[in-house]
Amino acid sequence: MAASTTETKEQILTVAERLFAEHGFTGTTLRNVVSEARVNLAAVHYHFGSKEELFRAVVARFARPVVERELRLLSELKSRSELPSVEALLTAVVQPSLEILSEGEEARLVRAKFMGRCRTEPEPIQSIAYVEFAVATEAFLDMFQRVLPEQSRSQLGWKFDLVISTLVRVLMEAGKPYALLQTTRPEDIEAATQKLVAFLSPGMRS
Amino acid sequence: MAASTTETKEQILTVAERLFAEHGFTGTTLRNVVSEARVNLAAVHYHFGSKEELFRAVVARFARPVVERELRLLSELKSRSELPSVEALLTAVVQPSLEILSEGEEARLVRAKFMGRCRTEPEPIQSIAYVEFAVATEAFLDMFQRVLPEQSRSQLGWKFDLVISTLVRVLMEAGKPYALLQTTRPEDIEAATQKLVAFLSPGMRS
DNA sequence: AAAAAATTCAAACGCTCGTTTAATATTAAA
DNA sequence: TTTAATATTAAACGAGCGTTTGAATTTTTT
Repeated sequence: MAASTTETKEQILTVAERLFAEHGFTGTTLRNVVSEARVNLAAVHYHFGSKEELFRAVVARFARPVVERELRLLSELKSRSELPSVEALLTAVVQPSLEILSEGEEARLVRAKFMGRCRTEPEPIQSIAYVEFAVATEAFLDMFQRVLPEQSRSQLGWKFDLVISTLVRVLMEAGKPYALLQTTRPEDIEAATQKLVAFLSPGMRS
Repeated sequence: MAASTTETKEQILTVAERLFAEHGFTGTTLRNVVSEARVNLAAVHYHFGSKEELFRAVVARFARPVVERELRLLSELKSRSELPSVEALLTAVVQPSLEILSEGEEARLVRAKFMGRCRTEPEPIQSIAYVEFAVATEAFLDMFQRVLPEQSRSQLGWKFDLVISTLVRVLMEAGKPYALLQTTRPEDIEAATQKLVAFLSPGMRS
């Protein structure tokens, strides 16, 4: 192979993640991507096949570790003898996404924004990310049903959807003035997680 | 004039509102708009000047009545002797937006979705709607500061931002299965308003 | 009814898009 | 070291984009 194929692919993925996050799917052009990534235009189709497949690859790269961590936290809660509190369950929902802000070195805010952007893209792009998170979403909803058995499934459905939408908003606004999350320091992320859980918990119970 | 200029302009605005709502700004083409509106391509530039100005016009048409109603409800609350409850204040925030779903005849869900889409567009498009709502946003924040004086301005800032993001999500999901708002019947809108306020109120106080 | 203004229209402009091609260069296997 | 597989490259493809033009048409004013 020429010049470690991984390098070119990762370069494209990283630049694409940033541009998709800032300008959305239709607002991002492959020529912008390859220009900033310093690779040839045809490299995108060689490595990924199409613009949409590139988007899929970006989603998969960041979503899988998050979903994995979500499911791990959830199974920890399940393994205990007593049912978790609403607070503990909500923490398992929001913590993995917020903690990606403390990983890696530079593209942390960009990654958060991309995750938020996925949820606000017009169809059929939005579905690409939805599918990646679907398993975790269902698992969390099942657990909420057990923790709050007096509420109907449809009620928990829209409430959980609103929880995710606030999480997404926090991710998209991260770093801006007046945002809940100002820096990517671990202690600030921990504090923001607690504040967000405190903001949402009574609503889930209501 | 030929064929009542108002008719052509309104036709363009209505179709553009739907396509912008469904496909976003960059995902909507003027050729799609004029094709569905059954008007000539050049009519858009004759009446509006550019694609971005068309978007501005769509925003202005739906936002102004909403902002007007928001400010009216707010000044009603101000005119009373005692300070309003968090619930009353939140109702003034969400009710005007939700009630546009009961006006007009057909494009109600579309209008709700467009309002949601405005908030999720990449810059610089998002700012267009932000500016329209800025006055109301500031006025509400000032009132929250009076109602909840023990909370800092920055705290109220991100909380109010999350309130709006849930409202926007409710609008975008309206009509879908499991959504908070299933129909556009006035009694359902009233019920959804109360549920949303109940969901958000304790979080605002927390 | 004539003149002026406002609106519609078909056609084209220059440009950028995602994608494809086929030749070239690099690396790995034999 | 030859052969085969992998990767990069420059160039082009057709299609679609927002925008502009100038003539034709309709409406309003005189």
